[in-house]
Amino acid sequence: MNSTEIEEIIKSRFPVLNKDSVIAFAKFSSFLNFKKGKKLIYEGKKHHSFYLILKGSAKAYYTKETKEVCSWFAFENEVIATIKTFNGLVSNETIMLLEDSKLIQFNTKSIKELATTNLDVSHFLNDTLTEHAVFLEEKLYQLQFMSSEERYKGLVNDVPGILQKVSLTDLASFLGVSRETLSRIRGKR
Amino acid sequence: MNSTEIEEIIKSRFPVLNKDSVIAFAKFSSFLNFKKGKKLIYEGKKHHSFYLILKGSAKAYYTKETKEVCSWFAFENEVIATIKTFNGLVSNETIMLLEDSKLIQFNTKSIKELATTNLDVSHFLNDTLTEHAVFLEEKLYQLQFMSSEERYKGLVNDVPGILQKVSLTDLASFLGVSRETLSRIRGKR
DNA sequence: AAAATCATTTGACAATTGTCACAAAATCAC
DNA sequence: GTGATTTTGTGACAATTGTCAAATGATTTT
Repeated sequence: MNSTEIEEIIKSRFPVLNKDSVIAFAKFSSFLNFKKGKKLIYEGKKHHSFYLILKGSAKAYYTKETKEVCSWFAFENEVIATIKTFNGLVSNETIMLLEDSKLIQFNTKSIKELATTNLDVSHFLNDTLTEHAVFLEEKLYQLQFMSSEERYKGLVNDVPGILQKVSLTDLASFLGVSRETLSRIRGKR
Repeated sequence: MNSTEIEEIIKSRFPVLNKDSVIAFAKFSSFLNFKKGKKLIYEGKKHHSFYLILKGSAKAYYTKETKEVCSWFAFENEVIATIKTFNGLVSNETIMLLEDSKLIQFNTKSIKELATTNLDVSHFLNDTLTEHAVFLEEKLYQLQFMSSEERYKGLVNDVPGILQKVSLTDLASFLGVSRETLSRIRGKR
């Protein structure tokens, strides 16, 4: 994939960026092809990249002792990043590909530097952060007000195909219930 | 309070803003004094302001049927806003003052317009959004990994004085447990 | 294809928490 | 201060969910 193609993708996915910003953005980007199971970000480490999924999917999870809890999933056309690593801090989650995937990798530091002088890029960060905050608020709302059964049904409805890509174990932890409880929710119909 | 004083407060609270931005910012700001119980933002309505608390405190809550769940509390020197109203949408939470408070009110639309041309202001929004996202992620993490007792103790430790300002009913819903369960957690010592 | 590994389901039981009803304590209004 | 209202605490019980163990089903490896 050459840099013109990357520019095209950036342009269509991030319409807030104007022509010059797209070109600047693309300078710090590269195309990557990874196998299922590849970890893009490790809990406990600092990282200098974020990603856009062109094809494939990923999960983010926290661990505590032996317990593993998924915090989100990402699919085609979605941005993969963590707030912590984006701000130069140690990540508290791991990000792993759920299948062989094609990605565009961006250099965090360079894009952030770009944002200090480039309004478009700063607006891009704003939009992305807003999206993320809305996602988190919605998730909290659902945890407070919806039963685990409603959350399950809502998710399957909102993200068609999720059952094909994500294991029920991961799905259960994402929904905030044990594997067994999810199994029982699915059982009654 | 005159506009120079407001400028001083904005300058010290939002160091990311340079001198000119502070002055521009202050143009869309005003000082307010409200009584306890005043609602700054109503669930189901659009609003055109966000606030900085100079003195006092506030809570944000969702309602569903008769159930009321606090999503956050804000104290001195903190910003009060909701993502939804900030983006011109109907709010899904209500914000109410917990005591007589002194606030600075900002006009959302004007500040957003300022951000389209002013890099500093755009960075200010970035910082504020990042802070908010970190807060939400931390809250989700605690809900997944910590017992309600640990969450209670952690909160009391992190926010000294919260027990004096917030009712136990609100605190319980914020922690994600029933009033009675919180009462029992507090009981055992 | 058999063996091995991994994911999911199911059962039995325990632990946690919610709900309802009411009592006690604190706060507010007059 | 007194009564009324609101907030908090407690008990009894039910409902939900987690945990552990084992069985079944699916997938991968050899």
